[in-house]
Amino acid sequence: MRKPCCDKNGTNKGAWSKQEDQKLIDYIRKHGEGNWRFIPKAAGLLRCGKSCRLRWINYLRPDLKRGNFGEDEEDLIFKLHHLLGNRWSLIAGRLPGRTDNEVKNYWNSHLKKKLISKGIDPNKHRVARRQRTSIVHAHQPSTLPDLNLTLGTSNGAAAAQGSIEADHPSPTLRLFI
DNA sequence: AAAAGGTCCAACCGCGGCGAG
DNA sequence: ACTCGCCGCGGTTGGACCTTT
Repeated sequence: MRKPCCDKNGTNKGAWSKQEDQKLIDYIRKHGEGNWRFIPKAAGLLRCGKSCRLRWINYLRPDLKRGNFGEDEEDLIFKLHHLLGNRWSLIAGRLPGRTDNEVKNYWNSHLKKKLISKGIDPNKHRVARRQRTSIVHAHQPSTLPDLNLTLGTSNGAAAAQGSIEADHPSPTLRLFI
């Protein structure tokens, strides 16, 4: 049995209050992100580090774009999911201001149903989880690689080809499906 | 008007990878 | 080479809100 990520005694759970949000925002504005395990204590929050990280990334970050997804975003999610499967963080990385959680929720509540209504199995291009890291680590947030997509969907068939190339010093990544 | 069912989204959970020691 | 702790990820859940009957 794995140890819990933090001491669950004396930590709050559930919805965040405005005061908690403000404490976290103030702390990160002053000191920046990083060391999530230490942040709750330093910011005076009775939360576990993971909870703080999630709250910041999914809700409090100033560059977040709230509201409905546009048609272009929806289209891009379709294409990227076809290429990458359930790699929500990678998909979200191509959508400025969107989080992996937001993309995942939108997929599960809207896009999945659209695919099913068109007779397309939304899971058939799923990529095994164990293949994840080789791709994630070639993808540095500040140096997003160019992504080229060619996608044939005229009859709903799974004809897709894509490539991701990173022309920075880290190893070049190419992904063909 | 109210109960039942459905939808959506914020938040939690547990796992796997990675780096430090 | 191995262990341990942290971080980030995808899957899942709980409950608030909305729609239908």
